[in-house]
Amino acid sequence: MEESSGVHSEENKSSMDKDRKRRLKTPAQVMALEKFYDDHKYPTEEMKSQLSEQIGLTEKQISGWFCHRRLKDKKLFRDEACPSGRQDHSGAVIQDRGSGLVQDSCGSTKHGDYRHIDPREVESRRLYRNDFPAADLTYEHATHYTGTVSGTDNTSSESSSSSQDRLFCQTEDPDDRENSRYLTHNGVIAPINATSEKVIGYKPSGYLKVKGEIENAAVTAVKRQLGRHYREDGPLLGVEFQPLPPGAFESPIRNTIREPYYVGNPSLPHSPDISGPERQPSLSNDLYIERENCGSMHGSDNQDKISHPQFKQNSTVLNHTKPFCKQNSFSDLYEDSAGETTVYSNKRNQRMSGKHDVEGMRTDAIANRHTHYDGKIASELHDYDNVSPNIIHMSEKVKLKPSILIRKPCESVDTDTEERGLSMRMKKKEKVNGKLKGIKEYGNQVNLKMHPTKEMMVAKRVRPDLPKTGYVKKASFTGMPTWKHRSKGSVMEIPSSFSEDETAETSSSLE
DNA sequence: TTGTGTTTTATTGCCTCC
DNA sequence: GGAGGCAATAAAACACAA
Repeated sequence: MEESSGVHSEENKSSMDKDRKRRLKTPAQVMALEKFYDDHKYPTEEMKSQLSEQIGLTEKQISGWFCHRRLKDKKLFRDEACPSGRQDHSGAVIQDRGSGLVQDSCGSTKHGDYRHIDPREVESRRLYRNDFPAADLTYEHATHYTGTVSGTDNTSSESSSSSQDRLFCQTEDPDDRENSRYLTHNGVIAPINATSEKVIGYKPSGYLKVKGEIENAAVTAVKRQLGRHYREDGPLLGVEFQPLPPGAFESPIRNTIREPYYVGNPSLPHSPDISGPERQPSLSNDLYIERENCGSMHGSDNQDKISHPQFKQNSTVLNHTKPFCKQNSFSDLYEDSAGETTVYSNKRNQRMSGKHDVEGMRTDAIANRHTHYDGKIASELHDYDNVSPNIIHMSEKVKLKPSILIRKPCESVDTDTEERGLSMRMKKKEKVNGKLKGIKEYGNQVNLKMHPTKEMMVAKRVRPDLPKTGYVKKASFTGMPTWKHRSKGSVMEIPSSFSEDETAETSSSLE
């Protein structure tokens, strides 16, 4: 039994055909698939092909997996959203896209009326998003949760996963954002501020609204961003206010807008504002933590980025290619794999990884995230030891991508026909924008900043009693196959056999 | 250890679109 | 007609309780 999980992957490709027996995909494979799925619900033929190469599965398997994955999402959404359709998460999901569409009759038909999300929109976002300057993209990370701040309903199906990932790796310097701008798909340059996300349509997914802590973080982030446009003495740049009458305000009002500044200020570990919910360190906190961790883990490298915007421009990608503050390289990640209880070390763990690395991860991605960074990164990282280093190479872009992801309830499929049609169109679109854009970009993207959630390992199977929320499901899997080279047919960085025991071997190879 | 329930994977059939 | 996708189904793998 043991071998089935860890070893089967080796023969996955080779023996899969001859051996009809069902074989579980390795956690690494699953993560890669999930990650890819986050950005491409409907991968093109080429994508599948490359992906199959990457993870050592057949295209058929890939297709099947994606198919089932979509069904899974759909089913989950149906189960959750249909009953009442009023649950927090479901409701959020429903309005997630802000398309103004309401949830249809719950559970109606196979056409997934759950939402009216236009896959094209989603895909297109990804597409044009890919074109965004990295810096811009990075900015997005911080703005994902700002939807609530702006007071607008988030309608974007921003996947919690993606956003979470982004949150994770917010090593970008806030200063960057100052100059960063969003390029809309129309080519319009949207100023970076709270409204920018509107332009792009990226808003925190609905469920985020329920995440008070996150909101808090989002608020902080927005403030920080907005703060860029504020002068030291208050008014927005370019806006002159008449001087207040003397004593107009007895007690000095703290300019919350400027707080963000403080947040970014290395000198201050925590903005007073962000100290909110303990459980959910604010975004800013994350930044700090990350910074701290990065600093401790990787020297001043990260700090440099943070403190020096100029670096950001050049290293935007790098920033993201260094999940977890550069991640310490995969070797580090896998370092402990041998000694630690790896996923493959025991059946249960394996299962866990299979499930929780992927899904469990989602469950508490946000909640747990903070703890991950909280000085436990190193220890927690090896939870992913089963992940192929290749995969771990997490492409930053992925994170940056607008993960449309929230497919869960929010993104589930529209109508079959519609979706299909859209799918086709999406494909075309992708081709237009650069065929393998998505997949190629993944090449750079494997970021293992996946939430090394220990909880995942600890987490048990999701029980019915546990709220299975769509958004939960959508947690991100950061593990992604690495398409080292973005050029088509480029040599993958992935070891010849991804399916091989990803743990020790691959890790060592990386080193 | 066994039984039960859940999840995941594989297969098949049908439908839609080009 | 072929390709791609969805849904249904079966079966394996696994988790958990008794």
